[in-house]
Amino acid sequence: MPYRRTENVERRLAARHAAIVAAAREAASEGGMAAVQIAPVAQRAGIAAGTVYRYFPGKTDLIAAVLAEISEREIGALRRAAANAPGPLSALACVIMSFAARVLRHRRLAFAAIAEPVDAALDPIRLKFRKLLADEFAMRIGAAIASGHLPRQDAALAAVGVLGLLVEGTIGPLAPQSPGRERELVQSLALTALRALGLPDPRARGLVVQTTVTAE
Amino acid sequence: MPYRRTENVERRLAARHAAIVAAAREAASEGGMAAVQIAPVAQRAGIAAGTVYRYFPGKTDLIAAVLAEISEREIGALRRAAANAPGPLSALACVIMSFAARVLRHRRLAFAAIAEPVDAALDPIRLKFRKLLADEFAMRIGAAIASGHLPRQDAALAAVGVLGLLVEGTIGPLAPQSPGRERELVQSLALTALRALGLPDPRARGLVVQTTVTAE
DNA sequence: GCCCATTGTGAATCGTGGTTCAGTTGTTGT
DNA sequence: ACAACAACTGAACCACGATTCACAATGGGC
Repeated sequence: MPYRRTENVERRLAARHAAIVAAAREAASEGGMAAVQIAPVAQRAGIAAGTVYRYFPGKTDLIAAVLAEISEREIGALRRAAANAPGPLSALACVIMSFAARVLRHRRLAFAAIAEPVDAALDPIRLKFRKLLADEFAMRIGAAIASGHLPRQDAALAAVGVLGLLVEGTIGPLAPQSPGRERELVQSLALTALRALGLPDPRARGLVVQTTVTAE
Repeated sequence: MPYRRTENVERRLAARHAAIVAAAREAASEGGMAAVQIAPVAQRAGIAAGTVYRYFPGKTDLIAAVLAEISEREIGALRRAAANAPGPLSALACVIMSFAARVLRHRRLAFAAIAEPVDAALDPIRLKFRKLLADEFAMRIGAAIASGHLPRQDAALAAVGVLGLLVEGTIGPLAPQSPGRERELVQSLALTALRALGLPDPRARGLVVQTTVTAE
């Protein structure tokens, strides 16, 4: 029995795995999904190109790992943001505003993860991420409807629409590029999103102002 | 002077040019932008691959031509839809609803033209199209604000958000796929969009119902 | 130190699809 | 009919980037 995976080796392997994923994520943050190429990622991770294939069957799986990581972190963040809200409507506002704020803080990466075009083989993976996000929104919207804070409507469809509104308004190609004005942008978009869900203008405005601090 | 471009030739050249663009558009309608490849497009147009380059310097220019054609047709349709509306708010509703309805009628092509990932070289071209659409929305929103039908707000940003809402709700990956339910979907999305702009729920509902026929 | 399984290497391979170009075909004017 | 030129052809070329693989290096057990 001349070889055994020592704990030491195990650790090194895990570290490399993580390093590769991190390198890929960084590449995506800097140059979008198109910049996630095997050779550059490998170099950034300090290994040879071939080595990547010791850790991932193919590029698709690598990107899937990156998306899974992002997905977990972001969904978690949204849940935590909603957790300390006093009620369903407030929780919804928190989710909307922290989503917008977080996307704005990592524009390129968010664009890569959510919207940027990729190989068709990756569509199912990205779909999963989008679905998780939409479901999170839909759940909060459903709760607000159930508690009578919003008019009856198809929560799933509304969630998809709000997602589109926020994404387009933050990282879409026509989104305003105004460094320093992020807070206003988030407030504007949140106001619009809440109104879209049927909240009357004055109530929505109040909720946005009141939520601003919590969501940051 | 042994050769001159006869009217006959001129016509044939123009016809071929159009045939190539049409072939490219059809390819996009069927298989998305990825299906717009020189060889297949040429075959569909009944010519050799090399001939395409007698008409377009490169693939980018071909796609630009396709987008320009779509752009002109769609913007024109939106303007006509708004033209016979009785007032600014009604015109806005018309634009919103016919945009949604038209996108739904040509999902794949619309997706290819608006949202599908493409080579970075095409980004400016697509951006132009999106900007035209957003400007059309922004103009109508601005008019409705000016006439006091909508609360004061950044019309350009609102337009971008509404565009995102409608696109995501119609051809986004999570959009409901329900053949035969298009009318309900358009109404739902229009209601949501109008509310997003600050129109109170009851008024928005009335406007949507009243606009449904006009927009079709 | 020595053997062996595992891991790492990176140049070569492969597939894809846009682009080129030498040769062929078609059209015009005399 | 023929010269002169434009348009068409499609096989060959090329760039790009993922993937492979024969070989080298490393770590573990004895």
